Amino acid sequence: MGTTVTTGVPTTADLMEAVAAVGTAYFQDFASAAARHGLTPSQAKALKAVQEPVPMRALAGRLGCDASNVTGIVDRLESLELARREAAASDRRVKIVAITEQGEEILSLIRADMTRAHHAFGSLDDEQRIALTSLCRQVLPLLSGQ
Amino acid sequence: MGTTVTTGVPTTADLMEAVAAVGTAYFQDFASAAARHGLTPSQAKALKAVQEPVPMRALAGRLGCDASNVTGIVDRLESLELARREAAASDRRVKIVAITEQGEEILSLIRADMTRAHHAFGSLDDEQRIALTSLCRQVLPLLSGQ
DNA sequence: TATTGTTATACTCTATAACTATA
DNA sequence: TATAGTTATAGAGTATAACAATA
Repeated sequence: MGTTVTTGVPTTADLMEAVAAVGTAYFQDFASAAARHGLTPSQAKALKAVQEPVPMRALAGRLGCDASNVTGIVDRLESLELARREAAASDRRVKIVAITEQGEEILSLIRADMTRAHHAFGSLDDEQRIALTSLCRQVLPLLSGQ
Repeated sequence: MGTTVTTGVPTTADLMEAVAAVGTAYFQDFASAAARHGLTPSQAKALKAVQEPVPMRALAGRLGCDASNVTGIVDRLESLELARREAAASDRRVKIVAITEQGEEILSLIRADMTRAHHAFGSLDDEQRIALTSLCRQVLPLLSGQ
């Protein structure tokens, strides 16, 4: 236990462990890149989620957190001038969050700064890229609930 | 943008997006399962990390956070009787964190409760399992810094 | 002197509940 | 009455800096 040789076909538990390890390393790289640009992981994640304008409520859904949290996160992004709230035409209750040009720039820089991820995924050849994408496509709908 | 058809070979950016989506969905399933058993994601992650006894300092390394945070996290696990601090024989400064039997039980329940992950990864056939494991093995060392 | 774990502090994230302004 | 966003509150995670005990 802990030092599994895994000679045969991996069990479901083995796969979960492997994916968890890759996911953890990926998000640490993401968090580091975001921090280098003065953002917390949640702020960077929110910025990524408002590349297309999104109502506050829908943003909460995308971030998988309560709507009350989004107020503070967007407040901080707005004070950094990385996003802004706009009025919705159809319903005066809703506010739509949109990324600013500065926000798009920071987002590009963060993505470019994920050097480990670039190194890791850049190492895959065409066949491996196709295989990985196909596996993700099969697994994702089941993992995220259809 | 956003609705990419991806007919050809996926770019590195495509791969990063796919892996991020799978990682996010996986950790949401993990967080839900942990919450059903009264644990925060950090507490569950820490519990997973102390299956073999680990000094406080090393635990901080495994969790990727500052050593000062670990005090509080282990305090809470200890108050729930899921982990305990033990004295180290060699160095009287260090405290070693070990999981309790109750902790191991909760950990098993959490793993079993990750129903979406079981469903998703359980759907893969032998060939796909081997391919996914191999891709993770290639990518992980580059992603986590050798 | 250097290291281990802790404490103090400040900020962020998070959920719950209650509020307001619309619908 | 129902919904969108906010506020108030409380608990938890996080980093920084300073500290006691030990090496």
